[in-house]
Amino acid sequence: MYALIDCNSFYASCEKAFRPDLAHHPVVVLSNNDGCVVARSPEAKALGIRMAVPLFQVREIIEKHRVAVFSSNYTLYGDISRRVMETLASFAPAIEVYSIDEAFLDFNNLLYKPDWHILGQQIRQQVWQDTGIPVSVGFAPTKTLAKVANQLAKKTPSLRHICVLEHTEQTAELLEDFPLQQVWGIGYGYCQRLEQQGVFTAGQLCRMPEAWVRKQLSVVGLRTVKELKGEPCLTLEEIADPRKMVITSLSFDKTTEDLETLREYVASFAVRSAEKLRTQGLCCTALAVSLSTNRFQRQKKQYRNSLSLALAEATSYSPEIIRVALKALDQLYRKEFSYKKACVMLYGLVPQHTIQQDLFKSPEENTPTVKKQKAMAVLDKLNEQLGRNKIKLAAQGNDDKWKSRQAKLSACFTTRWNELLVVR
DNA sequence: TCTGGGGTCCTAGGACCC
DNA sequence: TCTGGGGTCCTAGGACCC
Repeated sequence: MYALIDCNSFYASCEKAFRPDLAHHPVVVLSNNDGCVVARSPEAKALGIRMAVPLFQVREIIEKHRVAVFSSNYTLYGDISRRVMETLASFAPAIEVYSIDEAFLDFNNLLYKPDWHILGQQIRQQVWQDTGIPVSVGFAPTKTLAKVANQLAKKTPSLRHICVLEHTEQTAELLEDFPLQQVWGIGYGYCQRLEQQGVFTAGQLCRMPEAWVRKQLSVVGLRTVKELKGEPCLTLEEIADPRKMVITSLSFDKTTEDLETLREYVASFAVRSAEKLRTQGLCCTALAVSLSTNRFQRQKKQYRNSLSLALAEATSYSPEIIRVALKALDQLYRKEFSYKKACVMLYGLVPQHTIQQDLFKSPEENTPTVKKQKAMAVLDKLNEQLGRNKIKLAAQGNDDKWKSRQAKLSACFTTRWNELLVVR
């Protein structure tokens, strides 16, 4: 058996954990830049606030019902997540942390067979006691079915957040009514495609011939279907694969046609990506820059393009990454458009201690890599102590106009001494 | 007025190798 | 008339996830 444990309305629950006054109050959390709703407490869901809806579209509901609104506070959510995972790990021999608010537990090598319902209750209770976060638990013989069980646990009040799918016939029956789009691995695109061919539920999909499934949904989809039928195809991945890319992608406050302004944005995004790289001890060997207009202004001419460039030598040195990113930007730029968004992607990541040096440069031409790394270490340390972007590179420009909007940020209750919760 | 950000995997096609 | 067979690597695009 596998269990999938998923935190209920995770970001909203994190905010509530430190605001007892909001215990039964509707709460929503916004995306970066405060644009869309990305988490809703049960009370907010009940008001009809949909997932991913732009904030301005639900402004009326929010004001009428005095919904509490928060910017996303990833420092807080990351730390609470770590604590939840720590508690979960104590329940099983092996755990896969699947996302910030979800984990699979592997119960396949137990010497005894637990009562799954009781175990589920114990997990819920312990996480609640340790962190104040409510979770739902789904048990099943495959990971995909555990996901199904978890969904049922959340959506069926009588189950009280615990669902066990143990018996094949009972599972098959439940799948008959289970909507395709809620299946893990079947997204919007596949769903449309399958519906056109008369397949609407997970049960119907399971009855299609495997060759047909393979053709429609590729090998990944075939695996999903086999898992739905109870045949395990996915194993627990205890150790996360090394990261393959680092992205900084942000919309601007205002659209701009000005190349100089764009250069400051792109330089800033490059710096941010390089910082992420260094905190993970990595260097990149290639980067890509992309640029786009505002896709919501349909009446205006649209432009989207990206360009990738290889670096001569793996690096995490901000000035070098800026130099190449700006080179890409200059090639992408067309002066007749007004731009809303840019993205800097770093990829071809390698550990910083295995750098292959540039064959065509003499040692004197190159500032030794160690020196660059030391310079960046000093820069990072200063910014950590004094606040992000206190020390900048000139290419980033003078003001922080690129900084994401976070107007309603809560405190970092668990990671900063001066933001500890005060109890009177 | 306003509309998120950060990731992974698979496939097909082209270039190239022996 | 006839034109090999077996590979790898890279890229772009499309799907998915949270």
